[in-house]
Amino acid sequence: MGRGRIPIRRIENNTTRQVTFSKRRAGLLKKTHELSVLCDAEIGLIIFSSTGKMFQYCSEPLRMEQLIERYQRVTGTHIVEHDSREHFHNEIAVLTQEIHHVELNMQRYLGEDMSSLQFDDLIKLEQELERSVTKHRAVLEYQQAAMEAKPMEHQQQIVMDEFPFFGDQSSSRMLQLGSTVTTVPPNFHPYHDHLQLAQPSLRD
Amino acid sequence: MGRGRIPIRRIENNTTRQVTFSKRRAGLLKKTHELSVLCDAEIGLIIFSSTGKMFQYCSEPLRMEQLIERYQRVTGTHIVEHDSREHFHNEIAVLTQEIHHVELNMQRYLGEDMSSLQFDDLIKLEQELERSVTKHRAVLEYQQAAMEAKPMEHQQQIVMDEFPFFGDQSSSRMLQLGSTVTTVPPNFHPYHDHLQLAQPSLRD
DNA sequence: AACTATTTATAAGA
DNA sequence: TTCTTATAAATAGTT
Repeated sequence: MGRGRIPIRRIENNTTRQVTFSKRRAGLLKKTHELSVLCDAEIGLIIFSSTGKMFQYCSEPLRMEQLIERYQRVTGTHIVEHDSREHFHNEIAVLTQEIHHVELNMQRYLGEDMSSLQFDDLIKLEQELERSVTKHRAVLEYQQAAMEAKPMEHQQQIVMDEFPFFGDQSSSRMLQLGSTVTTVPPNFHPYHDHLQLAQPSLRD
Repeated sequence: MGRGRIPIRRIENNTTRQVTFSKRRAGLLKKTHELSVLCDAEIGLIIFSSTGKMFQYCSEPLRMEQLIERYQRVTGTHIVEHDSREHFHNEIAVLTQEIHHVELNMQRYLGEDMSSLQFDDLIKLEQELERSVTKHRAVLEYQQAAMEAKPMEHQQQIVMDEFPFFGDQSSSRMLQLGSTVTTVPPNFHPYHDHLQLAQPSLRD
């Protein structure tokens, strides 16, 4: 969409990434609103930019908190207090396994047909592996921060440019988690991790 | 986008609405994923169709629960237990005021220049007013249900068609809230209600 | 912030 | 539902 397609991977150029973020964020919020209105759906959207700014949309008539409540009821999850030890330990277990998975893939990657790889490819591979590790470290740090943090102070600004439903809330003291996260090659990504498996159903 | 533009208001034809929902939902999920990857953003998206089906997307490396936690920390809100009396009473107050607002608008609507309205317009107006009331009643019922409900049983099905990140969770026993909700004329909508004002900041 | 050349998304129809 | 296609929108690269 635009003068030439771009691959769906992290935009490396900082300026370009920011500009794209602004444009696409606006587009996404608009489309979210349109879907909710056209099709009578309840939709909640939460966006954290890599700099920690937050944007959100929530369809009428519910408010975000209510939508989240509903989400929790459906999935059976409870967003427990920030300092839930159990949650934290669970996460460590999951991540440890993921890291192990990445390491296995790394070996496989490095082991087979190294001769056919160009030097540039090797550099890229190296960077990707590093990012993968950084990613997991980031999650752990995030978890830790979440455990320790008290609700942070945050500012608020209202942005009502093109579209009447845009809420913009920024927090200058957010963890800058996102900036260390990026994509890795397909075989490094355990895609199934994206499926948010629900808890076993409960009888009422 | 397509053969002719359509106004952004609830699609009345049931079949058309469903088809549009499927198509636009797919598009929205795709765009959400693209934004998160391209711009290194953390994004959570929760969709409830009017029939109660749930769809969600959450960007890596966090999971939806973590994103919600972060959201709560930034906004200072706590999604308290389902049975929070305080939350419930607050909501009633807000809604009571909204209903009052709607009634005022109704009077204004009916009072001015009735003669110029076509019969069809009157019918439509009537329906819109009815929906507005239904909407608010729905929220109250939803709140009440939320207070009383235990986590419901729910099924799960995995949908991985065009796009690898689609999670589809359905609950056949969801409240069918959405089907009673729809758009009302611009002057009936207190747009500012969409701005999710954050709590006053807390010092740490 | 604007401006377009292009790519995408999608409404309608099959 | 799925596919097709004419059109409307979104947006990447530029200014």
